[in-house]
Amino acid sequence: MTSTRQLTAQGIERKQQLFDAAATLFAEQGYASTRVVDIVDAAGVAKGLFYWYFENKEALFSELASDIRHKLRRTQRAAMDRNAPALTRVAQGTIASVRFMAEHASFFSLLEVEARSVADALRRGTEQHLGDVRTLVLAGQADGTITKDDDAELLALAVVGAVGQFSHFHRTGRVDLSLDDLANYVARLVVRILTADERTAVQSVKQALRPKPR
Amino acid sequence: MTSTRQLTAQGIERKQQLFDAAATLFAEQGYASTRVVDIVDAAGVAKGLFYWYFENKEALFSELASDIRHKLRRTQRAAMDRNAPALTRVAQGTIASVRFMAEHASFFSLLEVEARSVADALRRGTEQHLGDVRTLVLAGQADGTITKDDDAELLALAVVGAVGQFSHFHRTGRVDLSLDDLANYVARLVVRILTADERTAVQSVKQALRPKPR
DNA sequence: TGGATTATTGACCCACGGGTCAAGTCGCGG
DNA sequence: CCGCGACTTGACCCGTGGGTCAATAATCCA
Repeated sequence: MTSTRQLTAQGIERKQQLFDAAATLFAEQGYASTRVVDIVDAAGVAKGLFYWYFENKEALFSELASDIRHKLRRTQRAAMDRNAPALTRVAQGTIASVRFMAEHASFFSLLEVEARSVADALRRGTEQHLGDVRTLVLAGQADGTITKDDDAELLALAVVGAVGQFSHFHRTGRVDLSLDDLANYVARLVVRILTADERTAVQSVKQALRPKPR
Repeated sequence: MTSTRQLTAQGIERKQQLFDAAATLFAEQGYASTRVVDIVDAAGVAKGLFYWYFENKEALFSELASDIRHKLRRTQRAAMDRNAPALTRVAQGTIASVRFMAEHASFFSLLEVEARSVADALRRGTEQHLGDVRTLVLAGQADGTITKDDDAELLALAVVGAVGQFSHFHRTGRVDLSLDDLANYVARLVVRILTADERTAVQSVKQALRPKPR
């Protein structure tokens, strides 16, 4: 598929069908074990058509990954209230991330199972998340709510790592908390890691759980 | 290879050669992209011989994985001093794990890149680690050094997760601390997560870094 | 020393799955 | 109603790589 290709309304719809079919199949059986034939079969079209709409299997996956990435990012932003202190915002972002990953569990499971090039595509997501959190940590360190004992970079890694790990544990059934409990626990954990003193910690979690002011 | 096969001294040596060659190649280029031909070439023997010593490619990998798993376990045990309080022992185990994973980085990178069945083999390692830590956490909660605010299971997950994540970050170059600094940071992080109060925390890390009494 | 067992070889087999392509069909603007 | 570009088909191609096998060599041991 060349970048200059002009899609009609029908074309756009067909492409979306393939996209959706692929998403479902990848989620169900992983990237590697989903064959292009499976995708086109699911969409009820011939194999050749796949290559009309997508460069190849991997390109389709890339699109899928960046799609999810953007959705996650949007969710995170929406969850944070602009005026809250940094520590609270980290907690809010954490909760939103855990929820999102749990809701899209089937997608994120791919990440544990796939080939280098695919894994790379997914890694980019973490990179962005990491950047966001680092910024917040720096802000928190500036206003005194986050400990200055550790490097902001390391703290940010700890936060992103905690979110990732617990989402992973949840997916793989190693923790069977309700989604709410899971999200709250991780938020508390994160706050405990970041916190400068006990009082702000407790307060941040409470605040993150309150509906945000409009 | 049947389980009843009788190996001579020569056979044992040859098998080890293949084993070592495979370990190196897997580490260098990953499991999937290492072909059986590559392994036998590296060992300087014919392809058919591989199947004299191993059931198949995956069986070889299983052996490799369980080998490393046992080494890690031994290292962890050796690092913990039997008489120290639980919190200290967790810290000691953590430091040992981070070091071990960093030293065997090439092996542990496989884990990010591989197929389901392979990933499963690796997962078993975590499972064991998790059990060990859980036991320690329970002990710590009993003697008051570890917080009772959270479930032991969850705390154990957090510890194992932290070790795993930071080893991962280190491997992928997202954190460029020296091995010592990395291990210490993770130990501190873990203690901060587990700790019941500030005083014991500081003390535990200090103690974990002291050479252990014989 | 000879028969049994282990060790070794490399050509061969074949399933698998991604990607190609020549030959259409469809629908719309002129 | 013509023609062009978007759309669709499915048979075919082919590299890849795991696994087999029959033949041969090397060792062991009685």
